[in-house]
Amino acid sequence: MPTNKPAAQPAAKKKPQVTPSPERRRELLDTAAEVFAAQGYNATTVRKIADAAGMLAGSLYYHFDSKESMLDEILSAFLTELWDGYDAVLAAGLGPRETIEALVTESFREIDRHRAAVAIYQKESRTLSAQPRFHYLSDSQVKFEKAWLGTLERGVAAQVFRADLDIRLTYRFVRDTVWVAASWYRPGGQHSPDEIARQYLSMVLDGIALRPT
Amino acid sequence: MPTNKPAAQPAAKKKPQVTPSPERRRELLDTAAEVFAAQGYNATTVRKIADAAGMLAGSLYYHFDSKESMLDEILSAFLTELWDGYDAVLAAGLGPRETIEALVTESFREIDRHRAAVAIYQKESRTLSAQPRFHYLSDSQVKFEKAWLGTLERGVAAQVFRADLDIRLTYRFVRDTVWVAASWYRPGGQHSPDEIARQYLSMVLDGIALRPT
DNA sequence: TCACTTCCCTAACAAGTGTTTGGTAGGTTA
DNA sequence: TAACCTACCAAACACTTGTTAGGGAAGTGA
Repeated sequence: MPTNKPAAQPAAKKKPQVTPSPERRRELLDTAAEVFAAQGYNATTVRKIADAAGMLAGSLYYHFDSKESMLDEILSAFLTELWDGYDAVLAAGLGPRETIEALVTESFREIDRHRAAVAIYQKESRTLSAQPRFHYLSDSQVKFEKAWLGTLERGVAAQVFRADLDIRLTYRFVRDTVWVAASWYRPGGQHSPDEIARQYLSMVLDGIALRPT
Repeated sequence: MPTNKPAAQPAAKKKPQVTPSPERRRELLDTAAEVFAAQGYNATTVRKIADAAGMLAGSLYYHFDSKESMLDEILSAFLTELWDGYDAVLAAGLGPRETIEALVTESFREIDRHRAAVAIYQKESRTLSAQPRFHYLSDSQVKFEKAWLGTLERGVAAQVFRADLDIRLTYRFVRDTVWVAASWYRPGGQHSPDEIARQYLSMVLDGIALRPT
């Protein structure tokens, strides 16, 4: 991080006297997210983002106060929407199997809508969550694990899921199978998010081996 | 890439008149791989690598001629070993199901031995393979897909695997479930690579849902 | 017309980047 | 002893990085 930060004047937090339009911000964040996802956060220079947006590097700072802020907004906006969906599912009082099905389906829908943000999250969250500013990533991950692991345990107790598997391994298995899809998924492909979810669930729940009838 | 490269003198490729020991190179590559895996290639400075190795940045250039060369050696060494294992499996003439089982088991063993290299590969291969120098990553990926997809198709034809699934989706499913494990796997954990492979195979082949007997 | 706001540009900055060059301590060989 | 080699250090280099300061063009409202 170059340039010396201005020592944080006491009662004068840096509040620029300008008011960028939220719509333009969203536009810029979307292109920034694409570049971040494609090249990786660290390999992405603000000049590349500016290029993709058709402007010069310095101009970005009219809308955002740092490159890190852009990343922050991208990730937190995504997580907020994600949890809106998840919380709705978890509050619906479904059985374990139905909850898993709903969570997986919801996840693929989020991948469809926030492909770039998901890809960034996957690549960078582990290193970012060490930073205090991105601690909410850890919080989210804990909540995430609680929701999925809890559902799996409920399922084992209800004899809906197999009891002979390491539950933690199962959790990671299900979680990863879903979210890595963001690395190859392209919206507008031949499968809709719901169709992908259906097939994934079929594989995860019943396996890919042919059952002797 | 800073500094102007010396214009590539015609008959004088840069061949230093020194002979670093291969053992020391391996040591340094191992620590470099750890740092790359932990921080990401781009976020890793040569000074960080040197720190981890207990020396100064410039000293690395006695052993390697660039940061990129280190990455190159790490990845190509890993892929060479990986394909040694895979080729042996593929040449064994096993049935489709047994081939998949052997490939998955072999993969987890590779993850156990080359955890850092696998993590780097996962994070960076997509962007790297665009560079001519790392084209072998694409080649490997093509060969990889051919081996796995071919085995799955054989299995469907032999009525060992389900025919009602999109085979391409299945391929990505199996591939991803295996390799993302590198992101959380730590050697010396409570499960051996073979045990993890066993449970993973059980999930992938038979599913996590409890079957009514 | 003037004042004001929004949005971008120009031009620079200081720190950090990968890399090179020349030197040197310590060991081995003759 | 001298010559040589290995493995590192010290110090710089050219360039890139995120960021800032000042300015200006175009539009809006009075």
